[in-house]
Amino acid sequence: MKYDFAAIEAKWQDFWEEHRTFRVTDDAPGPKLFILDMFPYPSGAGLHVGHPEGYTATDILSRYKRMKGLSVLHPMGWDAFGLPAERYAMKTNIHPRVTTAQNIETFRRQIRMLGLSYDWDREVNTSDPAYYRWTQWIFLQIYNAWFDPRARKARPIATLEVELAASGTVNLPDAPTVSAAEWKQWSRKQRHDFLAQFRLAYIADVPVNWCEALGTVLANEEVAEWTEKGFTVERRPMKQWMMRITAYAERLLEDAAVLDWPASTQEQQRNWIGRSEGAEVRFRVVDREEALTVFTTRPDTLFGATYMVLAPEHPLVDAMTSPEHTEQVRMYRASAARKSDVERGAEKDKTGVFTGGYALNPATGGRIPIWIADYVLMGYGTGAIMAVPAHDDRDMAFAKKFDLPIMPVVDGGTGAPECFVEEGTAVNSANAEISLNGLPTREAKSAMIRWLTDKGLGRSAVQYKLRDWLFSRQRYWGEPIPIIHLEDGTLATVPEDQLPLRLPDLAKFQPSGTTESPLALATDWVNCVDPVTTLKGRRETNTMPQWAGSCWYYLRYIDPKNEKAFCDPAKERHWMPVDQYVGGSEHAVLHLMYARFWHKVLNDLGHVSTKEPFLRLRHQGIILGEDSRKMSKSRGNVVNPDDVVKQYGADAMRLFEMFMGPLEEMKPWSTRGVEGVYRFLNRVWRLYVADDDAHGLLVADGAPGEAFERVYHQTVRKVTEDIESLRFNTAIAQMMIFVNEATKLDGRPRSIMEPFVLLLAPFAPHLAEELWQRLGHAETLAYEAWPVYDAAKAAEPEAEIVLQVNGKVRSKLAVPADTGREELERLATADAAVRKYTDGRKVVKIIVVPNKLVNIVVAG
RNA sequence: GCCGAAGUGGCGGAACUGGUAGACGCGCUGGACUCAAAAUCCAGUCUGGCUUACCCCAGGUGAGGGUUCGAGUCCCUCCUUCGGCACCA
Repeated sequence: MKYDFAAIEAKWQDFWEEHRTFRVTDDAPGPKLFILDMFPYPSGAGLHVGHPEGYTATDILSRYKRMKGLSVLHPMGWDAFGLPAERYAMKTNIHPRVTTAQNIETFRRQIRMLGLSYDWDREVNTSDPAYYRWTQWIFLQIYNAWFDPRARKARPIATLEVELAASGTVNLPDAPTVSAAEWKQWSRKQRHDFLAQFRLAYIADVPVNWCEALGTVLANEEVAEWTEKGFTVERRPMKQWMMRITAYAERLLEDAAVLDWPASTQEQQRNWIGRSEGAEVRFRVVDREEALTVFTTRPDTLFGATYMVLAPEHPLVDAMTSPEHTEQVRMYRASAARKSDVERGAEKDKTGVFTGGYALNPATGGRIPIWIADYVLMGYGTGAIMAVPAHDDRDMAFAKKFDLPIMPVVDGGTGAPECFVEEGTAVNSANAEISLNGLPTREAKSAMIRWLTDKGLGRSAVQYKLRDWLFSRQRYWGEPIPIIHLEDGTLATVPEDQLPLRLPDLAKFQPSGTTESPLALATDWVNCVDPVTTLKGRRETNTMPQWAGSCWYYLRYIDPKNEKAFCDPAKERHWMPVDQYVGGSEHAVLHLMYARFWHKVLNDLGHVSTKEPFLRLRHQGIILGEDSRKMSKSRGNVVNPDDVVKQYGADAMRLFEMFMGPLEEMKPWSTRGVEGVYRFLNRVWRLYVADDDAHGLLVADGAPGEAFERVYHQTVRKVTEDIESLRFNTAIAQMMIFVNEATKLDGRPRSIMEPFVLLLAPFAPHLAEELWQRLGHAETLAYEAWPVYDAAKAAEPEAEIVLQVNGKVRSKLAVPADTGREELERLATADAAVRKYTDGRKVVKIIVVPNKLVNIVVAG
């Protein structure tokens, strides 16, 4: 009988579904293991060949671990809110819910077709009201929390209210001053407004990246993606929901260190957070009360600060500007405001104007001019810098263009490069009170910070590049933000027992025409009354970004049907953290950063038990087209999984994707390669099943030969070790070696051929189940014990010893394994081929590596 | 420009803590089976040389140095590719 993959695969997919083979209960025996895939956005295009790569990897691991006796949580779901469905709805007026449901149907069918062992009882869908109810609930937890800098963690906002009533802001660092007495006298609105500045979710009037064509704002992180696609993004100030992720900068950085994540991903997260140490320095301004505070990483160069620059948006620009410069400052600010951050960054040529104001360099006492320029960004540090042109490239470029003074204060010891930005020795840096001269940069920094601190002119400081997360989107197809804007200007939350706040149905999905989302057009939905205050109000019309649903989906898998909580605490403690997470490296920053942030807030508030959600992370590499270029419709090199499965079967598809090369590497598709593994599966089939039905099974009872037994034990060892370290390509190579050996044999002993099926099962589960059944087993092999190897039987009895003379191979020798050093040396020196090179020469040294080689070093 | 990862046959890729470079697969060549083809099976396949005894010799893991008895593996310099960041003071 021939290998009929189509019939076999359909049969076992039905079997697994019918028997719910891969369902895992919370009290399942064995240690828990949580193996997670990044869930897909169900696009209209269906699954592409990149998806099965990661999914097969986790599937192999899951199947293997089940056979090792672990209880494996391995779920799948849908990241189902998103812009493509909404854009499609704009064109067709078909509700995104409808297209999303269809797309999910396709994805589910395709994933099922690959024989992936998910527990479908745990499927989640982020656009399902029963799911987004809890996304909204988590939003409210975040909204109703503040970051207590003393505890370095989030606490309920109520704790802040208690503290304010008791002691005002006396004990709160960096907070506007309010006494307990004042607080108690304040109105509801005053208290509301004051608390708003502490909440982890807050509304701010910020310059956003507005995309007219999409009718929405984009997060800074998303701008590049859309501009690459040809959309234009402009800056405009808008009221937006923000999340205070910056409060977690330090913890996101610290806690990452213990994670087993790819180095490049760790690095990207570190860069994104962008921590830098330095100092804040206050500069007095000539003839004015206000002072300017700057952040610098090089306080040691303060003596070299010859001018200052403010960001055009800096609030003190007007105060610094003298009457005769007002017009040029106004014009410069106007032109800067029109430019997007991207445009600003693209222009390398420095622009700026003088304000007419002067500050005093606190170290030299000298008058230095104050400029504004858009190379200084309002969003970083204090939005103002001290410019040290001698030791900063940007300041140097600016100083040269506008003919500003340059004062070297660091000696690099290597002549006099135009602009020396590295560390060196301080020079020209002394006043009546302090001298840095002669100090290396590191010491000069701390000496300067000490002096500034003593004089009350500055302090050491840490800055982060990380910005707060722009959370709202002007879209329909996302989670409604459960907030009501009341007529008195305060915000109310939708009560928890009224969640989910459902999306209203709309007839059309076009942008509202204003900067509001299409939800603004649903007037019945928008206008409401707050049940608590009975004030009239308008619902928030912005929705959440697509990241929201994926920030916590792993938690919902643990308890997907719970209507009382987002996840039962006991179940959470049992299953968390995720032991292995696999997904694309395109999520190295955004998804993984946002999810970690939410997780930490939930952890602080006592809702989850671990500091970090994902312990071990791997990325699957991108699969290129057969021409080694990125797959794209326009190049016509896209491979459709449906076609591959139809022609070669799911097992061949899975096996090929794993055999192509290391999981994390980028690699090209190869139809020939698929045929290769397909041939391998046929060879496996024919090892067990005769072409002609009359002969039945080809396995026989009886003891295996020693050599075959050895290959088998070596195969068990290699496959086991390779699965553990996710090196599937070499595991498959070893199984091919085994099959090549088995093919040569006349009689194939059942005692070996049977457990080999189990080794193959994680990789080619349909074929393995079929063979297992034909071998006489009534049950699925999914929970059969994983084969163990015998190290003694796997060991080679003979070792081939390489005989070298001066490092060159001159002969080889077969000896019993573990032959002693003396014996090896004796055999080597006596070897005829070796003696051709050693006779008549002086032996300097003999290196013996047991079971490996003997190297004879001769003089001359 | 800065940071990170990586460069191995005609191709995808193996090679544990420094110890026979090229496992396994693809492709190719030859053979068996067949009227023939497909499928399958067997053998060969880094390059050059010499013999034609697949015996031996020389070279070979992006380039050039170095450490070592011995380097794909460790160190230095450079080149290339991919990924990320890009006026972050």
